[in-house]
Amino acid sequence: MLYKGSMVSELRKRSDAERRERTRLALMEAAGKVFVRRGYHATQVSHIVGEIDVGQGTFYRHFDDKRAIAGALFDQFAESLLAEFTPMSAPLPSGVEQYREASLAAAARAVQVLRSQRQLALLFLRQGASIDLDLDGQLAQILDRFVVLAKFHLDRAIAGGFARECDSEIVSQAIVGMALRQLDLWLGGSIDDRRVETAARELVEFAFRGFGP
Amino acid sequence: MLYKGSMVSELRKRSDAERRERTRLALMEAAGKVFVRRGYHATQVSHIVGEIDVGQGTFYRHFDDKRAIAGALFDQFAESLLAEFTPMSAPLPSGVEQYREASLAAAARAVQVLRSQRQLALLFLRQGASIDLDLDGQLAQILDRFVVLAKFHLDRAIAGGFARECDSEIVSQAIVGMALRQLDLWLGGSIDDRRVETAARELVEFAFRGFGP
Amino acid sequence: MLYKGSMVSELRKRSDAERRERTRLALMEAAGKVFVRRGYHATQVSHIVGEIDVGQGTFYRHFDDKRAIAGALFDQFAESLLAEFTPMSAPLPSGVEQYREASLAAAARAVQVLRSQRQLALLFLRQGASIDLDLDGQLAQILDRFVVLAKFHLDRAIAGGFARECDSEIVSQAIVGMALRQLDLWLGGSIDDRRVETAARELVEFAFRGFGP
Amino acid sequence: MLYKGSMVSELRKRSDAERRERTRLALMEAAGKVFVRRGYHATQVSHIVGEIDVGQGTFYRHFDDKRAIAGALFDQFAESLLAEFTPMSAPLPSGVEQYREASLAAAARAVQVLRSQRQLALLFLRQGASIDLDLDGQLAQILDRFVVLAKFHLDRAIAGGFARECDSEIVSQAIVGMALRQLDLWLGGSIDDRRVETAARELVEFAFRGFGP
DNA sequence: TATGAATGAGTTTTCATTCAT
DNA sequence: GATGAATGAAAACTCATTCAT
Repeated sequence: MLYKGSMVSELRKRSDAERRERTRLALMEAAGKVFVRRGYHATQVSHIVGEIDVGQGTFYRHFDDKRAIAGALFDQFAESLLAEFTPMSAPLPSGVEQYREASLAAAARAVQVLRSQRQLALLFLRQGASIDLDLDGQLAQILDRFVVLAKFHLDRAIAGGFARECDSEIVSQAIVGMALRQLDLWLGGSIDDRRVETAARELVEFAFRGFGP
Repeated sequence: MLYKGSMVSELRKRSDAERRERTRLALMEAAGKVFVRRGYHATQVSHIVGEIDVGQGTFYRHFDDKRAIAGALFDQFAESLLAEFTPMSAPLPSGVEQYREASLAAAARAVQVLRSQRQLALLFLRQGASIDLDLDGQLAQILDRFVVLAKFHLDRAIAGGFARECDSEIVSQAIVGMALRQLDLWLGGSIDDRRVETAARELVEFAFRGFGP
Repeated sequence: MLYKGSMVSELRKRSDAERRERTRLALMEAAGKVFVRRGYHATQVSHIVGEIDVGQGTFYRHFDDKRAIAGALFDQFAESLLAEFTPMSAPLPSGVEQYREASLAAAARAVQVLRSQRQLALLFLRQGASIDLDLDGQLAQILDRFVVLAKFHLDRAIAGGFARECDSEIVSQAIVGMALRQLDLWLGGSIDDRRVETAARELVEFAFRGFGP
Repeated sequence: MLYKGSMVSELRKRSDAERRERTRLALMEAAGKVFVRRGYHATQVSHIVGEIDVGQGTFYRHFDDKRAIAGALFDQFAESLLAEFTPMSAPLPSGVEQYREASLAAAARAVQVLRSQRQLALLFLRQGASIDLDLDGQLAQILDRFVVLAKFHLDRAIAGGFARECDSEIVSQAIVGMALRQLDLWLGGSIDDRRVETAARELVEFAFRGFGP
């Protein structure tokens, strides 16, 4: 076995692997686009491969079926989302103002993350529940994480005396609900992208004070 | 020139029409059940007709396809929902307390309506968007009606001085959002049916005061 | 048993039978229309009964199926056609001129008969062969009758010396062929109804002289 | 932005295209056979694919439905027919004898073409009109071409003085009619294949001289 | 007897998946 | 490994025919 030959084959192997990975990513991107455009259920494997002019067979070399590529997309989305929110903000706020600022900061961060994942976010927000019981459950879990996070902070605030006594579970769910609704409008295009930050501030304000006088 | 055979008794005509209507309603009821049980997309026409033991052909005499029966169900649902909320509460509240009470009353009413439509409500809340772009749009319109309703009242309250100045559009959307989230939990079974009223009260409280101290 | 009652029931019976016959005829007429309009194969029983606003079931009280009503129509058509042509013109022509006149007379008679059966004639001329092997055969038989008739006269003429020697079988077929083609154009609407007689004369002339000088 | 995976060899592409074309042709051939054997209307897609043992799906990858494959067959037939008759015989005949010979030559050519297309010819001659209003129209157009062709030559002959004055439109139609009738008998099996040429001669003779003495 | 709602066997049609090239 | 033609199981859909009213 010649040295040179071996090197070439080494190179070849790498480039093959890279090409393969590139195809996989291209398929996922295409799937995301098509899912958003036509809806998950109306999308056929042929639509996905047609989007990037790749053979039907190629799809099946990379994914088991349509459900699998949706799952892969979801995993990617969930990972990037949780990566951002798992490292809980180290110093807990101690005072209404600090809490308010922390909330705003969290919202800003969320907006940023979602902005870069628009397509996937929209896909799963709107259609996630209808894809699969399994995926529905995973989605619910993610939302639950946010509820838990909100509740954790809210309970702190109540304990610290800078939030009023309330059913923190329900209120946390409410907060997540209003955020989701806003998200839906934003990603769905009903809200101008530049007004998102303002809206976030308004929501935080509303959460802290309600609309009462 | 049309030939007209011997007249048929009015009686016969009526009984035929009634039978037809009964079958149609039975199909819709069956479809609702099956959609809820298996999900819209996993449901086949054969499942629906199997549910009430009518022929496959019967289905197609009444509806063009699966989409059509879902549309009919939605229309029925939307109608009963709007019927309840269109006759706007005659005397507008004039004061924070009255407003709060009116809100609670509205929530109670909504709960009542939805309780009797549990299945359909859940179906459309969870899967509506995934059925069809068209149905998705209709769904969005309904939600929008509630946003408009909320905003109408909120603007009144602000003008009357018993609600603080705020972006009433965003806040109204937020209110609808928190209601939807609660609904989802409730209809999905995460919340005990008997606690719904309490939750409603908590939400109203939250909307008026926020969680601030 | 009262005399009067019996008489009434007698009358009743007759009117029932008449009504029944009327319905049957109306169905046949309707079928003829729809067959011509949509083609035999594209016609559904529901189209036929829809044409005269009669119940589906009624159709089956009168005819076994779609094929049966087509058969009845054909029988009616064939009968009226043959009735006209079976009583062979008593005195055989004896001379070219007489023969020519007899041909013209026969053509005129055919035109008259067909004019009153336009619809059916068109139907069977165009679609007869495609309905059924059986009906195709019946149709072929009718045409054959005309060929035989033509050949009979032609052979006579040849024997009598006022037609040239020729393959009378082939020539007779040719005569029937040209007549059919003309018929198709006429009934199909390509030829003005008022020019049919002229065309008939032209054809007879052509048959006798050819187009040679 | 389209992603394009690794290029496929030209070779592969060609072999795929060839395979596809082969399948398409096989389907058309099978359809022709089955249509002739069972009749167009009695033929099901399953019969066609069964004839050559390909999957039902394969059919639908190549044709929209049964009507489409019949249309393709017709186009193919019409093309091969017109290809033979469009290049109008260069030197126009100038004299009765030449005209007669040209006619015989044309008939011989037609017989030759049709002999090699027997099945399709019979199919469309007998059932074409019943397939579809559209196909019926196309069929009529083809016949019209022949009428036009005949009329062109006849008009020439009249102008040249070697055909008598007559309504050339009607006579041309008649010529086509007699040819069609002969065709029907021939292809349908009523006439021995070997006698076709004789019959053609007889028809030409008849057209030139009629049966008059 | 007439009716038209219901029926379901029989076709068409789709599309995820396989597999020869 | 990539490809896209072929596949066929499974679903949708049709419509002649039955049958309760």
